[in-house]
Formats: sequence, C-alpha cells, structure tokens
Amino acid sequence: MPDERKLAVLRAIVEDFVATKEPVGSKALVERHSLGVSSATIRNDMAALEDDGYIAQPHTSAGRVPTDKGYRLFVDKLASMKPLSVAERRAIATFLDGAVDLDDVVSRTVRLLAQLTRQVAVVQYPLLNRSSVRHVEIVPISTTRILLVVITDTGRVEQRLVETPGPVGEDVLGDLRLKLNSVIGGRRLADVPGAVSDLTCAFADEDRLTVASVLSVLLETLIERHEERVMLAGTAHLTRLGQDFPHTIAPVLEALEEQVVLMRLLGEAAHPSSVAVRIGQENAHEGLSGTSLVYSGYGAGDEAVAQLGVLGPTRMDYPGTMGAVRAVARYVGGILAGS
Amino acid sequence: MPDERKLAVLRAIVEDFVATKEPVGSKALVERHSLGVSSATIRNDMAALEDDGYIAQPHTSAGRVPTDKGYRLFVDKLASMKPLSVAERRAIATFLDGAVDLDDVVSRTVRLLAQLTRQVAVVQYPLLNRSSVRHVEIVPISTTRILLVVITDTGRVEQRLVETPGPVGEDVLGDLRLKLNSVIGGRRLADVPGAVSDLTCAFADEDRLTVASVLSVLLETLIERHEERVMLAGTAHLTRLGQDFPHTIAPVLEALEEQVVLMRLLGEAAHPSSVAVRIGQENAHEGLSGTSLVYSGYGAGDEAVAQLGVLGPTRMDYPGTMGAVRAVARYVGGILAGS
DNA sequence: ACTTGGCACTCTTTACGCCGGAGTGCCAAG
DNA sequence: CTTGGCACTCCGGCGTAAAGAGTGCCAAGT
Repeated sequence: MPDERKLAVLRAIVEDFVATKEPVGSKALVERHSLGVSSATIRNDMAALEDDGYIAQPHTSAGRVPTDKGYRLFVDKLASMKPLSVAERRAIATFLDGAVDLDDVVSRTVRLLAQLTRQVAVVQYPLLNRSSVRHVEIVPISTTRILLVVITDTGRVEQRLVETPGPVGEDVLGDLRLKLNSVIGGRRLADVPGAVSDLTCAFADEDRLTVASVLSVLLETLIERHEERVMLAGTAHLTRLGQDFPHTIAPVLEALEEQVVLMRLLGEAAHPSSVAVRIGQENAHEGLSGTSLVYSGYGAGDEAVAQLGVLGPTRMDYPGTMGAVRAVARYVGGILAGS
Repeated sequence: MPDERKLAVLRAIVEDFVATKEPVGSKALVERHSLGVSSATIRNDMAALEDDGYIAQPHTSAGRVPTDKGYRLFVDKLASMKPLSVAERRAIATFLDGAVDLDDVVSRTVRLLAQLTRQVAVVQYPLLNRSSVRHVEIVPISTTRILLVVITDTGRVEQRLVETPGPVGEDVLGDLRLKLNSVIGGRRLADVPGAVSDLTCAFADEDRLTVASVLSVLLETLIERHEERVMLAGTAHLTRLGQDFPHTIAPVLEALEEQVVLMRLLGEAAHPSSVAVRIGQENAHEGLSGTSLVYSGYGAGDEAVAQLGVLGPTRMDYPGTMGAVRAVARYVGGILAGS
C-alpha cells in the first residue's frame, strides 16, 4: 500500500527516533536524511502514514513517533540485522569459552547478552529432551519425605521433594532405587514413562502407594520441570527506560520476577530457529506493553532446544539488537554441540 | 552524651521523616508529638543534634533529616522491633508451609519477605556444613570432561564440570565412583578432605592425575560452592526509592545482580543469630550508600546456617522491617529443623 | 497529479519574576 | 534552661511572556 518514499520516511523516522528519543519533525528529517524532496512533501507523506496508523504524534503540533504497527513494518520490511563488530565477536568468544558448567554457560550467556545489547537479557535453560537418564538417587529426608534426584547424561540434574502417603522403610527405598536405576538407567527421557509403568507390581501391597507417588513425581519432573527455569540479567538497564516513564518500570520488574510470565513470554510463539520480534502490545502482558522482545531459539545442531532473547523499550535499535541475539544464539549453540 | 529529651526528639524526627518522606521542622514536631516544650526549645535541641551529626538539613532553612549516624543511634538505642499483626503471622504460615523442596523453601521465603516488607528481599541458600554425603555420581560428558554430582542427605545437590588433563576410560571412572562412594558415603562434609586424601594411591600411575583433578574439584565444591548462591525478589519495590532519586536505582540493581556483592553484603559481618542492621555508608559498596540492609541469620536449631534480609532505602521503617525479618527467620528455621 | 514555498495556527517548553510559606537562628526576657 | 518574638533565608508554586518547533492547508509551479 504505502509507496516507496513513504517507506523511506518511516524508516528515517524510526531511526531518528531511536537515536534521539525525541519526536521527529518533517524539517529535521529532510535535513538529516538526504531525501530528495522538501519538508512539505514529507509532511504530506507523514499525514498519510499517520492515517494508516504507522506513526502518531504525542500531541498536536509535535513531531511524529512510530507506533507499534510502525515498528512492526520496520522490522518486517525495512530492517536488516546489523552484523557485529570484530570487538563484539571477540567479546562473545572470550566471554563464553571459559564456561565450566551448564549453569555457567547459561549465566555467562545471559550476562553477555545484557552487556552487549545494554538491555535486559533472558535465557531459558536448555531442555534436553533427547538426553537419557544416567542415575536416579533417592534420599530420605524424614519419615514421610524423600528427595528424588535425577541425573541425565547431558549433565542436567533435577531434584524434587516427594511427600509419601505414609512412613517408608529404608529397605523399600533402597530396593526402589536399585530397580529404578536398572529399569530406566540409560533410557531416553521420553521412554521413561513406558519403562516404569509396571514397576509398582514388583512391590508388596503396602508399599505400592508410596512407590506410585514417587514414580508420578519422577514423571512430572522429567516432563515439566525442564521447561521451567529461566535466568535473567541486566535489569539495571531498565532505568534508562524509566528515565522518561517512571511508572512503566515497576510493572516490568514485577513481570520479570514471575517465572511463569517469562516462560509464557518465550514460549507462546513456536520456537523460531532464527530471530523473531514481539513488539509492544503483541506481548499480551499488561506491564510489558511498552517493551519489545527480541528472541531466538538456540541449541546444538539444527534443533532448537530453548529460547533466549532480550527485552527493551519498543523504541530500541532493532537491527543491532537482532544481530547480537542471533550471534549469541549461534555461538551458544556451537558450545552446546561441542560439549 | 545527648540527654533524654534530645533522644526523644531524634526518635520523633526519624519517625516523622520515615512516615512523611519530608524534612521535618520544629513546629511540626511539637504539634504531632506531644513533647512538653515549645518549638524554640526543640530548635535548640535540633541544633545540638546537628552539631553532633545525627541530623542534617538539605539546605538552609529547611526541616531536618536524619543522617546515617542518626539512624544508627535510632536503631541501637531507640527502636524496638514491632511484632507482626496476626494477619501477617498467618500469611507467613500459609505461605511457607506449602513448600515442597529446599529450592521451594528459599524461593517462597524470599518472595514472602519482599511482600511483607515491601522491599527487596535477599535469602542465602542454607549451607549445611554438618550434613553428610549421600552419593557421588560421575558422568562422562566428553572424552576429557566429566560431570561431578554430589548429593547430601539434607537434600542439597551440587554439580560441577571437571576438565581432565587427558582422556579417561569409562572403567577408571566407574572404579573411582565406587571407591569414592564407599570412602565418603555417609561422611560429614567436613570430614571428606581427610577421607579422600590417600585415595589417589589406589589408582594406576597414568590415572592419578585425572583422579587428583576430580578430587580437587570435589573438595572445592564442598567447601566453597555452598556459600555462593542467593536468591532475591521484590526488585520492583526499588522504584519507590527511585521516585525521588532516579539516579540511585541503577547502581543498586547492578549491585544486586552481582552475586559476589550480595554475598559479601551478607557475609561481611559474623552471622548474627538475631536481627542486625547495616545502614547507608556502612555497606561499603558504592551504589548501596543510600540503602540499608536489615538481616539475620537463620537455621535449624540454635546454629545459624545462612543469612536472610531485606534491602531498602535508609529512610525505612526499621522497627517494622526488623520485626518482619526476625519473624520470617524464625519460621524458616522452624521449617528447616522440622524437615 | 505531484511537489513546493508560504503562512497562520497550535501547543509545548523555558524563562522570569513574584509571592507565600516553612523553617531557622538569635536574642532578650521570664 | 525555656520561651516568645522577630528578622532572614530559601524553596516551591504560579501566571505571564516569549520562543521554538511543528503541523495543516492553500495556492502556485512543474
């Protein structure tokens, strides 16, 4: 619909507004970007863009500001990811190569991303569906509470407390541990449910309830838990956002503290293998209507195992941010594949 | 040094200032608190208090504001912890009793504390020195990388990645795992170093280096790692602080993201068994000079196993906050002792 | 049909001066 | 030692004024 020049105008508006944080007027536009036309022409174009909902003015006779819809068009049609500088690339390498641990990889990644983009970074823990069970450990905590620990061969460790319906003997637990390890040790996580289904039969009647409760928690842990954790960093960068809108920062912080919200944020869309963007209201969470999420799947090889991204004001440098997210996602993928 | 009435005046100033967030003058003081003297007398006292450094005025002919030193005196001599309301007590109980997990206890505690005090809450993971080793698991990740997992009988799980000096055979690892478990299984964490000291001798020469590297990481993990983790919540409450001093919020957020800073914050003082307060500059960290930390040790029984507390503006309700911190610390202690 | 220069209009932002209020410090008297 | 009085200071709010930025529209030009 919008012709060529109008698009150029929109692009210029977005770029200038991102750079200056101030509504941009027709005169400033024609000065800074060498469009071949006069300010009056630009004014006409801007009026048209406003009619179409791509830009808006905060109040009469102020400059124009991109709307969410405007940013969307910009991201979809007008922006290309900006490749990182050499220094940035080197920073990624040196920062990430020292990781000693899965936790460490995630924590370094999230800090790196925050620093690189100067925004809030979010990294989902890799969910390693195709991994298999290395060991199951059962630890009695009290007479009716036991701790269940699952170790996978990819280095993931999950723990979960189980309330048993009644007191359990040490011997039963020991027995259960042996049987569990022999039955599911080495199995793919996905195969575990089938493997343990008839395990309860091997126990005396009075212990079956206990065994069943342990098994149900085990399955729950394997299926759900690995999706639950995210890590974040760079919340201090929100203060820049708060500079102009002090009221918007609190709800964002609140949202970020809710793991659930974060997970939905990353999880709602199908995992993209490359970079995607959720802009403003598209986030479908009250406090996040003034922020954009730039995210990408990452993982070893071709398959995405989790998501990572950054959250910032809708008025952000999309090309740069998208470039950084893509670069980090790829590098982390490489690390996961290599280890 | 300061006589009785001057102390009363200081107390009144602190209370009023905390309540109103505005510098308090002599006239307002004598109106709100039924001191038996006139405003002129108060003025003299205030001048004396100012000479002694307990209060200050933001600018000439404005009301007075307590200094860090003033708050210190208030906390030490004038304040008593305010007991919680019944509703608050019940909130603690219902909130904390549902915990299913050590992680869960910590995460619920920190959220509860944040909500109760309307400030930033910090909870250190319990370090269970007196616990003993339940199981050690060794998982090969690649030819020169193995994952070491330690499970204690208190339900704590630690994992650590080990880079071996060279390739290691599965059999050696299996052997090591067996030997490790038989030697240190059931031992107190503190006893582990002694127990494993001569374990390397049991291996063939070419494997000793590998074994030694694994053992050193193991010891490291047991000694250091359990002190490292903290959890926090309620960062959104910082925005209230930022209302008046927008520039102070960013450094605080930065400090909070640095686990190291947080740990030093809690760790510098000897673990107190009851509530203690660190005010303003006493925190010895740049960005935290405008905040106070109210903290307490907590743990099962008499011995403190970790710390917990809240961070807020120096201008905070100390009696209320201290009461809340004490109550939560005690309740969590009870839970840990009970489970 | 599109572009352009001009112009009037609107609205925000900044500056300035003014005044009121709150609070202090000091003094002299009780 | 306390008290009332008083002069002085300084912040903060308010209204007006001027400046500046930007728009919308129109009529003329290409």
